[in-house]
Amino acid sequence: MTETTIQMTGTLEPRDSWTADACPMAHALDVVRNRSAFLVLREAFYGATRFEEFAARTGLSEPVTATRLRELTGAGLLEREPYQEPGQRTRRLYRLTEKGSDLLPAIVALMQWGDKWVLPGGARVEVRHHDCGAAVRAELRCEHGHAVGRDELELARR
Amino acid sequence: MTETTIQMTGTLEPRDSWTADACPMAHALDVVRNRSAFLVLREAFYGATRFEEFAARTGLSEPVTATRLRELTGAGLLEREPYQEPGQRTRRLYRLTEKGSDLLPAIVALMQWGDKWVLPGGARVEVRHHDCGAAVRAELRCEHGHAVGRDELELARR
DNA sequence: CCGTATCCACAACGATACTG
DNA sequence: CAGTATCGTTGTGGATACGG
Repeated sequence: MTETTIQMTGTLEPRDSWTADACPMAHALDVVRNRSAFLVLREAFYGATRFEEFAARTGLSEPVTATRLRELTGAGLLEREPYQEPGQRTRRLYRLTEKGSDLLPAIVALMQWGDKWVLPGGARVEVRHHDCGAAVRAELRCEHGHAVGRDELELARR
Repeated sequence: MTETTIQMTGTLEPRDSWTADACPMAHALDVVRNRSAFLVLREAFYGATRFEEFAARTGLSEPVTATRLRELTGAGLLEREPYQEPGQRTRRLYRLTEKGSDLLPAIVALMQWGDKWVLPGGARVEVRHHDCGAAVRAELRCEHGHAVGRDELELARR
């Protein structure tokens, strides 16, 4: 098993390139390909479960909402669960799977980037730790517990 | 200043919805709208600086590469810097700005999600802490230093 | 209430050819 | 080497109307 290690500040030789099918981020973007998929997932994180909730809160049209829900369900990020309240007809609700909720760090990271760099008036959303109320951030940290800055990264492929 | 607090597990009333222009994540996705923009940024993180490097390593066509570089430069995520080696003609290179490199947590989060959920053979990319060699992960952590799990989140808008 | 079917407009992207 | 111009194909998404 060969392994190449590259410092972030360095440059790569062409032979170090990877094609699209070897890049995990490209694969992630193949599943959550478009803006509307992110919006649907955002609302799932916020607790939306029913079709109309997704359509209304994302601002997407119903056809687009239906397509994204179908795709995300097919990709295993959402699951469709039939449930029945006594005396009511059957309903279906969409819930995040573990695969779907595992995207939360990416979504929070995008949110905080938008807060910082795009929205003029500062943060319009806050994510807080339920236990202590402190603000939550997506950050890079190594397994030894060190916070990792941009200049302290090393990239390795194998 | 009104503020609503929602537990992740709960549901939102329709009036709690925000429109697209109030969502920081949607704004982030307006800037990094498409897959190719992420790929270009990925290569910038990996150290690419020249036009041909971006085109070759992302696998994008030259016109698309040129468009993305122009857009990302215009949005302030990359900066174009002319430089001149003695005796050579002027070249231009693209470098990440702070705004651009601030997207690193989101990119690493997408990479590790792809590693875990999409790629069959396990991780094909590793990000490590240069100081200690330990693997780096994008994770949610509150300002008191607690690691924050999926069920310990509270969302607040104001 | 929960979607689907159809249609249309525009954005994204690759291929090819060409310029400073 | 570093792009631009043009073209054709596919993807994305809204509008409208309709069905279970």
